[in-house]
Amino acid sequence: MPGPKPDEPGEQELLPGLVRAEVRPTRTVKSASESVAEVDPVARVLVDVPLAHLDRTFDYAVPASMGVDARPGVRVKVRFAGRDVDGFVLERSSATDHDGALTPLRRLVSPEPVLLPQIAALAAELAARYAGTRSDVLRLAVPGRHAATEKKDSVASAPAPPYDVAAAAAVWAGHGPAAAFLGHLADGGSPRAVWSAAPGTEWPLLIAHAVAATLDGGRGALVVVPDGKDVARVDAALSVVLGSDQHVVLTADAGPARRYRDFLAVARGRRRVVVGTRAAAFAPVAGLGLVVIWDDGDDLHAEPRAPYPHARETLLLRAEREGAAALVGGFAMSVEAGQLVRSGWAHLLAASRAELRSRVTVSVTGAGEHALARDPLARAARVPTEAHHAIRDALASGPVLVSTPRSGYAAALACERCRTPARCRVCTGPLALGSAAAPPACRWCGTTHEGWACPECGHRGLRAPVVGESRTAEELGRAFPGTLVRTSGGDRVLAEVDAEPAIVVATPGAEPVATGGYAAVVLLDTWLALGVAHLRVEEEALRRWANAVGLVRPGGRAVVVGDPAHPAVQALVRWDPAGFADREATQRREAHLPPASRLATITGEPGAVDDALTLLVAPAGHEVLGPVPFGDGESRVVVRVPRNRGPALSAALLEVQRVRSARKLDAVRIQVDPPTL
DNA sequence: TTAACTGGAAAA
DNA sequence: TTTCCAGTTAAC
Repeated sequence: MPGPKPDEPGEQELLPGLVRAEVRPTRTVKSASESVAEVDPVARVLVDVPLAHLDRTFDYAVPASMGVDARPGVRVKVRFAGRDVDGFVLERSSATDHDGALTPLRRLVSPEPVLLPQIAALAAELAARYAGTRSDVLRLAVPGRHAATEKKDSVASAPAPPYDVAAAAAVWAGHGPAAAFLGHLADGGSPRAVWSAAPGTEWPLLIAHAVAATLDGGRGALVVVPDGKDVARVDAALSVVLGSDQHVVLTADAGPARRYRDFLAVARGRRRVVVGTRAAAFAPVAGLGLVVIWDDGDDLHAEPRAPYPHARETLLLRAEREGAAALVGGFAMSVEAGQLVRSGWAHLLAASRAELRSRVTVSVTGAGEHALARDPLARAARVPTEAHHAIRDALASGPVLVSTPRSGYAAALACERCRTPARCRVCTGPLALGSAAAPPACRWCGTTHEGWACPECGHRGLRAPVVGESRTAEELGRAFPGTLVRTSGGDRVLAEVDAEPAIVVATPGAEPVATGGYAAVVLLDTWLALGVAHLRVEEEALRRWANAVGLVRPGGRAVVVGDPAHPAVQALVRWDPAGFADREATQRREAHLPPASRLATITGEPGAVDDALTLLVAPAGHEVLGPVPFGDGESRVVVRVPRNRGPALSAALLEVQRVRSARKLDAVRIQVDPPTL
């Protein structure tokens, strides 16, 4: 029978302290009579329960055995209303406000302080903003514990490599006052910028250099991008600029062990640069000096779990709270980003007209919408002559990207003749048909519109835009025999293609990056993206087109098949994302839509939504739209207030949640600033 | 999950 | 009035 390994007892004798430290946290308090800690015997604990009225700290006695390790930020188990729940110690204190005996902490889950003070404060601010609870936010912010990973020693911190000012200036050349922005970063300052990237920009590299400048100023950086494909690109760029020992990658699909390992490397201050998807916005970077969000208009940045925070809001709040610089970049510009510039909160970093002209030539082809309506056959020519020629010419020197709309758009109604989206006269919501016989009704406020007439052209007919099945790849294969045609979209997404001539057909968001950029980019059927039932139809359409055109090589060309009169198409041709964001902002203001107004939805059982509305003491000047039936048997209302009443609306909604959870009423889902309606 | 509380009914 | 029990509530 084999005895114990020979070196085991020896190790215990050599490192008694280490072994004890690992055993201690798992000890459970057996009796309530165990003596309490001498210093600060009270722990303020935030319990992990989803009830709004319990979103406050509860005081527990700290047993003497946990006196040292039960520091702020550690996970604990506590007895709460008869059962063991998880919680975080937020504070230690010498006294309590609670009259009555304090229950002792039941167990120290781990002595690792995983909830850093700045993140606890951020969670409170986000919970208030989004009418949710801190524990909901913390569930998004702090990854689950992985004990085995915790015991392993994390990576050692490495000194930052020297900052190459000249290289940074070179890659950022052409983007307006970027040199000043970088200089300010390197000096430890906190400049804030909205960055309108010129087509053909290798943006991950530019971000990596901004991060390098921040590190040079002695601070850390946090980069949030929409998806794993973009994470990989930024990861590669950071490795090129900083080496591989400065940053970590935080993504949801990394698995619990790796995720916790990389999170710990950040929480322990061993790594000061983070790149990841939306949850990475909560990474506890030590001495945060810069937050970066790329393509903030992408709906992947909106968290789908309560309280539905948006990565842009999270990062901008952090920039203010932690005194960090902010960089909001993209080929397109969201209305919110435009507001940051307009309000003076951020500067604009953009290429000059001359620089843009040297980057790409965008042309529009295809008959206008009115001509198409007169001659439906014109639509059959999905690839008009000019686009065909552009593809042929570009194939001589490199790959060509052909972007085609995804099928399966939710159809909203539009004017049959001019295709202006049909909107509600009362609240400007989208119109939809409940049944073929009924008149169209507003999806937001439920108003029916008998005898609708188009405000643009006076036509009385409505149509649901039909999405044709995409056989683009086959069509192009026949049109260009002998040319390699590749596709990317749906669940078969190509990350990149090489510089060899090929036609790459992709749906929006699935466009592969081409080595050196595409010789040409062709956008087909752009009118389809404009008929969607969506609060941000035009903004979203332009964002997708700009992202496709952004992949062009410097000096390349782009061809847009669509209506040259459409404002979004014009903004693309002129490459004027800032102007378009401004125009959208004006329209939203006139229509009382976000971000000019603050808007919240309440969704749930019709009865529950009704009495949530009764409980709501909304600020002066609020409007209630609906309720309207929503999804399977549920109903939804939209509450709208002027922008400056936003905090009051959030507070009122939070009070509704507190009262409802305290009275054990059916839960309703409250979403502040939903990205879509 | 459970101790503490509530209110109603039975016992005195 | 007291006691007992079932159901409800708060939660350290």
